[in-house]
Amino acid sequence: MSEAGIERRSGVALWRQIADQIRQGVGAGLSDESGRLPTELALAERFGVNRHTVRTAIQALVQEGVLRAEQGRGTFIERQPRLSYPIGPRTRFSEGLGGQARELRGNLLDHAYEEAPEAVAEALEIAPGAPVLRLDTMAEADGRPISRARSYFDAQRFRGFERHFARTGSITMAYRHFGVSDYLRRSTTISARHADSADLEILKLSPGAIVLVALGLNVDQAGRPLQFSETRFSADRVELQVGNTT
Amino acid sequence: MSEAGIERRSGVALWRQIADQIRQGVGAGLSDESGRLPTELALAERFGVNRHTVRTAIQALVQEGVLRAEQGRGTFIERQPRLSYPIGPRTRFSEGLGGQARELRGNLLDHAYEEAPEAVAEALEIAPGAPVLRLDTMAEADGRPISRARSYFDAQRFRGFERHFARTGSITMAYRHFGVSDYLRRSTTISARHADSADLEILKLSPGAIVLVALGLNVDQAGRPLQFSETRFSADRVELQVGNTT
DNA sequence: TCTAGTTGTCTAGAACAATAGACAAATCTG
DNA sequence: CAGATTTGTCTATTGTTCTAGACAACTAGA
Repeated sequence: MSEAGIERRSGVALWRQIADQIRQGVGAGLSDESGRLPTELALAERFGVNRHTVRTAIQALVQEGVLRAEQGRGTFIERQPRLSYPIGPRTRFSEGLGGQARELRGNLLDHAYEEAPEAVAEALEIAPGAPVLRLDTMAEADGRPISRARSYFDAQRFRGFERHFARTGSITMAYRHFGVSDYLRRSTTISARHADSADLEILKLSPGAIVLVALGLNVDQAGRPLQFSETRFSADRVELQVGNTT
Repeated sequence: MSEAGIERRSGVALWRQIADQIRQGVGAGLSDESGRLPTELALAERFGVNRHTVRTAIQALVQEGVLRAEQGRGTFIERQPRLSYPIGPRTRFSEGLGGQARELRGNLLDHAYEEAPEAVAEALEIAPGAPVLRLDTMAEADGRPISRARSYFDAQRFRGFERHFARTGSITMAYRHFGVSDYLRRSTTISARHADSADLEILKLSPGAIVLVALGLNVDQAGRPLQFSETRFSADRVELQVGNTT
């Protein structure tokens, strides 16, 4: 389904196009079993560019942690398969990735009490401008940044939520302190875009990287909105799974 | 959550980054009610670049049909909001976009009877190497390419499927000829990546564009696998909707 | 009609990307 | 060890992108 097509004068540097293709090819059969990439010269011929251009692409991928170059030996793939993140009525971060990573951690980056922007107020079914708690978080699996999120809560109902989250690192746990023993994911809207500069910094991505953007609304058992959030996943590290697996 | 962040020396030309941001901003509140973009000079200051760089970006978007520039008046948005594509147990292309576009069409690009690749065989629960029908299709809404898909069917059960699809332009209709009156989407796996050259050509995208990739498995009422497919959506034109809207 | 504000066009130079060639340094094989 | 293969570093040149400034062409409002 893919092809080694390189466009000149397209506004995207050749080395970046090649880097993107190699990054993709790492999943498919670009390398042999040993995880060894073709030589720089072979890649240069294949893409129809100079060896130095290929080198620039490889250096960028080494920087990203996708490849590892060894002088005299060759260039090798640093295997790190995508985590599969399930999305459904019972979407929960910590349980979702269970078993796929050894260490999962949610970190609180920032929080503030603010007036609800229009879209937030509508989703939470409160008045525009009503006070909301904004929570900026990020999550790591085995030390690799996986996602960052901005969540909004009704401030009247959840004042002090951030302290409970910071202590436990879990949204589910923090809810308990407010009498919410269970909740459901009512809807999720998924799109994708290029990472912005904050994404690059927080998720440790390189320019041009892609993020999956999931807008989600959680509701309590009575169907009342609890939390409206935008989560950004590094598209290189995560895929989203809708429905059961099998 | 987004920011006017422009990365220099990133391998992506400034004009292209700016074009991407403007294309995105067209959905959000980059323009006032009248659909008029800020002036070239204002945009140049906002992004911290020269006016000519902004002009290059705008020209690319005019070419794409996203903007329209009028000398002496300003630059205006050619409104085309993202289509929202619902994903759930009853995912069907034609119904999913109902109401959001006037004209929907599915086109058959190519088909062939082949031996099942490993991943396909596993998904369809048939023997590796067993004969399968591969169907390459693309879909347009109001003349704009929306998605392309590669689907696999068990050749023993669905021989001749491609003729019924080509005639009706509908998977659902084609199933009827094989006694399948209803089917369910068992699972969908969503990821995102840069468009490859075939994507660029078929979906009429510009280099560096993003595609949402959905791997889906349809099953019949008895739970037997019917169809395994990979669909690629232009991320600029489509978002995926999981769960109900309200 | 005049003026202010906007997009369109041109020229020239600076910064960056890509090519080309040569050779060093490390690794593996025989 | 000798030779072949591969990645690493350096220099020089060419082509593309970005900046800078000036002015033309068009529009809208006073």
